[in-house]
Amino acid sequence: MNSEFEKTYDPKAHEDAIYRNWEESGFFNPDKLPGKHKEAFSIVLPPPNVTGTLHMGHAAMIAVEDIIIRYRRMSGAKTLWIPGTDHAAIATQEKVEKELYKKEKKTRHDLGRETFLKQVEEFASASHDTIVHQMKRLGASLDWSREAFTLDESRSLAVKTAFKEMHEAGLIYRGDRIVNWDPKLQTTVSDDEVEWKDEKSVFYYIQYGPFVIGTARPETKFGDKYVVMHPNDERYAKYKHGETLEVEWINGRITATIIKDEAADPEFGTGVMTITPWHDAMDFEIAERHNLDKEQIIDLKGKLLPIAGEFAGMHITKARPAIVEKLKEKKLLVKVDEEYAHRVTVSTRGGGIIEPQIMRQWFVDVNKKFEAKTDKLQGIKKGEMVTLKEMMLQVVKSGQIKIIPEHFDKTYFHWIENLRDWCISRQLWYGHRIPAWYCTSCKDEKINPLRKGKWFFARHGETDFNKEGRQQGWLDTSLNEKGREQAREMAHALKNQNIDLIISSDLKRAKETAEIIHEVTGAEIIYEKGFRERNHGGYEGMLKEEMIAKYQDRFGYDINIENDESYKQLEDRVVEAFERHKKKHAHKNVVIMTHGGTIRMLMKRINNWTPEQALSGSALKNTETIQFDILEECKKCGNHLFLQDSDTLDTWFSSGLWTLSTLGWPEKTADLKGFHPTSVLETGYDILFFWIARMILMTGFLIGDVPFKTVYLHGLVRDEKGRKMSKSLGNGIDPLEMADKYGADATRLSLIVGAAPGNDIKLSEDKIRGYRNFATKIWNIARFISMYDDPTLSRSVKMPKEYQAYYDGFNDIKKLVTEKIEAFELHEAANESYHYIWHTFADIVIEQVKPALQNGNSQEKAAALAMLKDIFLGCIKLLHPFMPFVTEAVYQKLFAGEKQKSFLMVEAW
RNA sequence: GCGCGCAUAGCUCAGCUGGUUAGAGCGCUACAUUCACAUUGUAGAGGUCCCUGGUUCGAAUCCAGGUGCGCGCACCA
Repeated sequence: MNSEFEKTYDPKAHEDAIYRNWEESGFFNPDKLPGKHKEAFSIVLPPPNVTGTLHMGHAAMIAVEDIIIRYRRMSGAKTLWIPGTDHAAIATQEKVEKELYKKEKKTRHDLGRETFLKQVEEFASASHDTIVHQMKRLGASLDWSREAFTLDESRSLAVKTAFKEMHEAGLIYRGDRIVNWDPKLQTTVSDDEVEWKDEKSVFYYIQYGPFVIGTARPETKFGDKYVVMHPNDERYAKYKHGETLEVEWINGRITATIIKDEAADPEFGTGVMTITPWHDAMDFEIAERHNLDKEQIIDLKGKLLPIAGEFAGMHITKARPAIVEKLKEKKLLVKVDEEYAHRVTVSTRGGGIIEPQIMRQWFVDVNKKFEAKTDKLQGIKKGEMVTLKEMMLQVVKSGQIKIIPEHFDKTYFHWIENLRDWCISRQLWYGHRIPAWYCTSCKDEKINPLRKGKWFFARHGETDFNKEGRQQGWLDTSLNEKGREQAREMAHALKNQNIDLIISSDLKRAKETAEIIHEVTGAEIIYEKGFRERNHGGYEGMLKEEMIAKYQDRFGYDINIENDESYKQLEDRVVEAFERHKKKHAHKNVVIMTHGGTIRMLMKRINNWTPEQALSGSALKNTETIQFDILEECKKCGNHLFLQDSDTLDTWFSSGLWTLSTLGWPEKTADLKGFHPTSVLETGYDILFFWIARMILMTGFLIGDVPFKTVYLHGLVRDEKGRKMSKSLGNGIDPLEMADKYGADATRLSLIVGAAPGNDIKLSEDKIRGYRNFATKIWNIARFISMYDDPTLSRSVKMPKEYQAYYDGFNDIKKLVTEKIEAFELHEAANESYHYIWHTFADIVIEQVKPALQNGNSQEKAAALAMLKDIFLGCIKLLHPFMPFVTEAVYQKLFAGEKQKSFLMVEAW
């Protein structure tokens, strides 16, 4: 007996070493894959978010893709599977923000952009390492040499290029549109990131001139000056479209205009409504249709604006009862329905209640025609004008992209048909900055221009001075410990920005800060006396005496003004110094280091900041910098100083480029030529719209091709009761824990068997345990064969006739399994292999030849052994894509000895 | 409201384009076990294939209607 075979298979003892050997072989990389290849086969891994760890859904995804990849590799294709991770802008940022708040009770604004981003990046990097380890642990045969990240340099280039090309074609535009504003996260969220929650609320019927209108939100109604009814509503036939009338309203009389529009449902309430276009999507559409005025009522923090009169400044939640009270007093409140079934829109990200707002955002226009770049899209000719919507429908309708399971194409069509312009800007910090720059003087816009230098405006950190000392110390106090810490933090955030030069004021604390930045970045420092000022916003145009008086008034002690300048002169001198350096150092990356007030003043002068922005202390944190770019000169006004759009792109914008960007686009790489379009895109059906549709959109426009030929959708992994696995329910099963306990093979198989495409998978630990037993069974078959394996026996023997039936039986199964894999019916393929091996090969074939092995003559022994080894090798090949580790382990012990350095992984199917 | 899916053994599901007695895993029952494997083997119980009607020589499978679940999208002033 071969003593190498332990009695049972211990996955832990083998899996890591096997993976390492595979990796070292280089065969995951198609460029190093030996042999001639008749075709290329490629899959790009849907990049997991760097928000923590992988869950069972990821494990299912990896299992399915690895099976397909390993099958193709064994079948002789030049096979590529590209790994990567997704920065997942909003999800990752939110996670770090939550942690930050929990631990330090701080918000991202407390830290400032650079410092906060550094924390996010640290978190993302740690998640990345965990995720990579997990993927390897599950046996994923990914080509790590091509690993990508949605936010790395080459993906950034893809994003910028795509943005520019789409902008030039007019497919990306900037516009004032109604967006879902999350007042809690202080960002817009996409339509796909909001959900409706049922809620019981109060519904108010209010007298509006001769009409009664209904509303659940009286606090939005101040500016309602249009009253809308259905054109065919007989009750209101006497009112004509465009007719005006005076009505008594919340804060006095108002001129109302009659609007006839089919959006008003005669069945609902009184059939009459007033509209609030700034804060309601449907009202906005009505207003657009009839070209009506729109007025903002609620600010971005949820407070009422001056239009609300006496209620201005109140938060909407507090304002509502007060307004209702006033309506009552004015006898305008007709009726109240306390049991109104209402729905509120909440953000799925942070749970804040969405307040629709009209905001200037970037959009992708899905209804604008563009010129098709190639003939590669079936049914669309090169040069033909199509819209993104038409193109997206066409490639699936024509069958050029096949969706499995098929019925999802109906869902896809339905979604596309209802598609609206895609808002791609987000008020987040983590993500791809929008590659649009605005001229600081005339506000003209440049997309993805040539950049000369990056200029950062930074202020020094905190110092110690009390009231008494302040007057004295104002000029030359040192940084305190906290100030030094702030400086270090800022310096660190600037570390990767290739700073060439620090232009510092010669104030002591600015000097100290500059020196700290110098230590970290190595940049040269020059001192500029012109920046040596302490300026506070709100002193505009004042003379020296006035400033002193105002200062005394504000702070209760005298300001120490060292020379005899007015504020205006001070400003001019600072701006002059700035302009002088700008001219001289335009090509350098520069940090301007001075007093916070000076920076605010500069912002006002060179960047048109409003006095409010300039005055606000939150305009610039001690650890934060404001970045400007020196660009080729502005066509309109000749200025060189530009400010980049502070928003970032929706994470799906970069994800939508994934198949292209991982293969090297926009460069013309060999990978792009050899592996695009990718063969299969495999992912969960839950991101059909988020992701798949967007890849089709981007690729169709940018290179006039499809991103992939087949879309395979797997189901979601649920617990044994069919519930979604989640942390809050505590019903999650950790893939890594299962792999440790039962082996990666068993974990993988449990996610495949019984999981038809597109169907949810109900998973229990029992199921995984069941497949662990199967791995043991395979091991023991090998162990059994090895017991009778005898190198002295002749290899060329005549097989008894009855053995032919065994070969035939195996070949039938092999054919069946091959067909099933080709048809993406992996669950069937796995099931068939499983049953054949266990209940035919082990239970029947082995049992029947046992006597020959044990008691036969050498001829009979040799024949039986040869037959068993033949078929068993076939079996582990069939099974390898599904259970790569145990099959490879067995292969190495039983078969590899005959060849040099070979792997089952690359044996011929 | 618009659209999609599911209903088969106690549980979780498979059953492709209609073709003898409807399958698997887990669970259950009984027996076996010095045997490569107790992480095993053998045998067994267990099903009006949700309901009604239709097409057909023949329906779990195709069609229509109904019932009950699940999901996606839109949206209520």
